[in-house]
Amino acid sequence: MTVDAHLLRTFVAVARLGSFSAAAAELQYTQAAVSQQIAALEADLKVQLLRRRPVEPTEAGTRLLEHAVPILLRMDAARSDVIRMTAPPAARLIVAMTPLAAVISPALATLAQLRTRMPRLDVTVRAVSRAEAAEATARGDADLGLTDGLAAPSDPLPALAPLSAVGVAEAVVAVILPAGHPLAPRGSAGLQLSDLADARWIDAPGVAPELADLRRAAGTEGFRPAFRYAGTDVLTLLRLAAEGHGLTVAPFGTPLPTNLPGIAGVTAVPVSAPRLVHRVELIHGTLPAGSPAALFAAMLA
Amino acid sequence: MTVDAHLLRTFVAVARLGSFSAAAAELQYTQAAVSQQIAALEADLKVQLLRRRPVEPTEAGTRLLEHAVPILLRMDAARSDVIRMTAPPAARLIVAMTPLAAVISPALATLAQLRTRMPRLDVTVRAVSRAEAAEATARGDADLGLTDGLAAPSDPLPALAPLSAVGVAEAVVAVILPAGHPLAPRGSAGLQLSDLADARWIDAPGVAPELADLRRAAGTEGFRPAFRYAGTDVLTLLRLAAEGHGLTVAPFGTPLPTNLPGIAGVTAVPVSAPRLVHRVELIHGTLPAGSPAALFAAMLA
DNA sequence: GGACATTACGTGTTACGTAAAAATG
DNA sequence: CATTTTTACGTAACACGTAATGTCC
Repeated sequence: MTVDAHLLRTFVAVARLGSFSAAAAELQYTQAAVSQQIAALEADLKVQLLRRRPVEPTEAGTRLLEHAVPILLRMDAARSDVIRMTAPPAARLIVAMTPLAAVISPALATLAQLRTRMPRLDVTVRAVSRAEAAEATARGDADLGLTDGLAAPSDPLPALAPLSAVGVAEAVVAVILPAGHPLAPRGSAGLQLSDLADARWIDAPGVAPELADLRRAAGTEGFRPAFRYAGTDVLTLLRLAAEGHGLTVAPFGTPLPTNLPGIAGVTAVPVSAPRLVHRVELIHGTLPAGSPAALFAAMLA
Repeated sequence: MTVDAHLLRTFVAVARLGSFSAAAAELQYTQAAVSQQIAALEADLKVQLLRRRPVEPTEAGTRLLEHAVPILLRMDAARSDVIRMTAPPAARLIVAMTPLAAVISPALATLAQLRTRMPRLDVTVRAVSRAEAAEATARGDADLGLTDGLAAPSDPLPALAPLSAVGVAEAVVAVILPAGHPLAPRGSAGLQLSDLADARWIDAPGVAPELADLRRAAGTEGFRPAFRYAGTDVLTLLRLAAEGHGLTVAPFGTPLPTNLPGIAGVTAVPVSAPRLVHRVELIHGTLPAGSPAALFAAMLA
């Protein structure tokens, strides 16, 4: 009655990478093995899960993905959770942070306070993409995750199944505009999010909020990417915006290093989007009482 | 990196049954196989999960159980969810109901309405224990589940990972007292839940709300079971209460068949327990639009 | 034709059952 | 001493790799 978790994992990899061979490389299998695994899964469920060439999930496959991802996340969480019980209490803290979360949340300042209270604590901050944060925390590669993203103000925090999420900061959404951009003058005059749907956007899943969230909030098909930045560097993203490659959003209040070459003149203009805020969330599994991670979480909340 | 779901399933069975051999019988394995599976799991996680003789989970095992149960539930849900996508739209409705939910919720009346609107619909109501309801719904053995239980009034509905839960009825908690019970006269005079902590209680996990919930709400160690009823029959439970075997709770408003022999004289006295209500919840997975299940859920909400 | 997925086939691992031993209450 | 779990061992299934075949841009 159980679906083999192993098969689920390769299915997720294939779906994510859009390729059997790429998934095989990532998972250290041969293509043939991956092909057989997918075939086995499809045979087990008696449904086609992937369309080939191009490789993309069918409707049933999409549905399965919605289950598989949280299941695998939770399996990782279960393992690290149980194993951690035997491990000696760590005098170590690893925080996985999304770049914007690091910039705009009080986390780094709080971390400094923590270090004065626990001077010998071994602290590591790992920069991760939004997608990696939950995974790293679930796997136990990080004790805590700190992510940023767009959400409806009234949205409950996302139920990351095994993980808890607590909001630590919220900000108005702002658009980053290059110097002299025609929209810049409207400034605080209440720029509407929907006005920007047809602009050229930068898709930067590693750093910026998801364009899909903008679409959802605006209820349009706009916000189409004209440029894709695959990195995780805030300065690079700002530079791209400054050079006019496209628009991007950031939490209003993000400090802009306008004294840097190529970034000068960039402005962040708050956007009127009643159904949208930028929120920073702290995610974590079970925090051993008295652990540095628990202390840090308490200080941040 | 994944723990074998197969091993998880037998681990859960062993923990639940408190026996390797019993689990083997249930899962159609030999004892030896179960022993090896548990050994494999413990070796994989490098932690002892079960103490033997008597067989009970260690601390790490308990932690693993907290993950394993939802994981397996979700795996079942994933399978039935995906498979259902290929199946033809069912002209069939299976509802898994907890006994008290059937008695006090408007569900059966609503079901009657539904049948007048869809006369040819094949309807089945399955009586289940509280524990079975979610499982049956997740597996797809039932289209909908209807459970009752105690909750804090402000409690969010429990996040059953893959399943949605929506409250359909709430009632004050009442104690069932036999005729002439000394507490009966206090009647509406505001009986306190905490007054009853030291009484003798009937533990009837198949029918009555969990005593553990009472303990949690009262913040005491009381509400200790003096009698255990393993069945799922409301009348039997009432009879036991009437005969003075112990106390039990029920939602205030539960119709009492006081004209039946052995039950006459029983009264339900509302209990003042500010942090506690009896709530009936409808649980379901993805409901295909237009399906009988979706229609029923809409009528009930 | 080239990149990519599928099928065929051989092999090593593993996961089970049978049976015997150990352990515990 | 009886019950229950563990260990030993043989076998059968299976999951993977290699290699050949098929298929789509």
